[in-house]
Amino acid sequence: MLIRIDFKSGKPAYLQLVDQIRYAAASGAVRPGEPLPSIRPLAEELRLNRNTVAKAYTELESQGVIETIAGKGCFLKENHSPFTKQVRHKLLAEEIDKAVVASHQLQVDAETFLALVRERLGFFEDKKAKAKG
Amino acid sequence: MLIRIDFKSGKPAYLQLVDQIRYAAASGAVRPGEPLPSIRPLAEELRLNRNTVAKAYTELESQGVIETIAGKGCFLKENHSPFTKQVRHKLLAEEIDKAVVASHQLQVDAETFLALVRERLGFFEDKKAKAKG
DNA sequence: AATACTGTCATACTGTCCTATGACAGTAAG
DNA sequence: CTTACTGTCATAGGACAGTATGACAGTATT
Repeated sequence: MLIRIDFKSGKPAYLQLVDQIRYAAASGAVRPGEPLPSIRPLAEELRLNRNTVAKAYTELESQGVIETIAGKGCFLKENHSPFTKQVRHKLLAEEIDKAVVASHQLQVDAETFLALVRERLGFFEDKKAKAKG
Repeated sequence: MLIRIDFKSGKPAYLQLVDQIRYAAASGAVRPGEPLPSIRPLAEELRLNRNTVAKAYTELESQGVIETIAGKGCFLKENHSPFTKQVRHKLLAEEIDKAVVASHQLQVDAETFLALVRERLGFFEDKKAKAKG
């Protein structure tokens, strides 16, 4: 799992970490049950404070992405969203709407948009398959 | 154009405004060249400070969504993104990736995801068509 | 038990965000 | 020119976000 923090991006370091770990989980770079880098070494590697990394992990735990066991470490959780299918679809639709609104402003027509979505889906599927093999 | 500010959402009022106006633009509720509600009346209606609304408008102008003429008002801009097609696609891909990552955590498979995307695209197209007619 | 790891919490400092007030400037109509 | 509307800017205060330090607690190995 390769992580890069961009200090001049303006985006908080701990949120960059959260995003990148979610991304890693979605692309199979980390698999359920596997341990994540422990807080102190990761903080040192990224030149972050321990508590900045800890904050990212806390956030990930509250999102249900990881499980943390004091004294042992943090582990990627099995993917079990606590929501009903209906709620999950609603949450996802909101995320999709953001992209649709963006496509309007970026003058990308519906067909091209759909093609792009397929491409990105394929990209992630590919990564997952490679991580597995 | 119906706007609702949720004061307990935690999300800053001015950003809620930005999102909703972008949404309105994408769904055809406001059309290029049309004036937006002027700052003071809108602020009063939404129980916001004038400058909170002004900040939203400033943000929208910097995003290229609206054009503001001091003394006259704010108007929805014709949609001309300043970026090359390649850059626009890259920006959009980033937005799409967020949704793809979300779909992974929400346990929505690729096929269902695509169906949802089509549905949301259709929803916006529909609104645009109705606003036109 | 001692050591060396793990994560956790309380606290504090710093900077930025968000919002609000008041004064200002451009435009249009009477 | 006056009035009444537009948006703009400077400023300020309160809250919160982001990060940092030090002390603490659980787990595993020796």
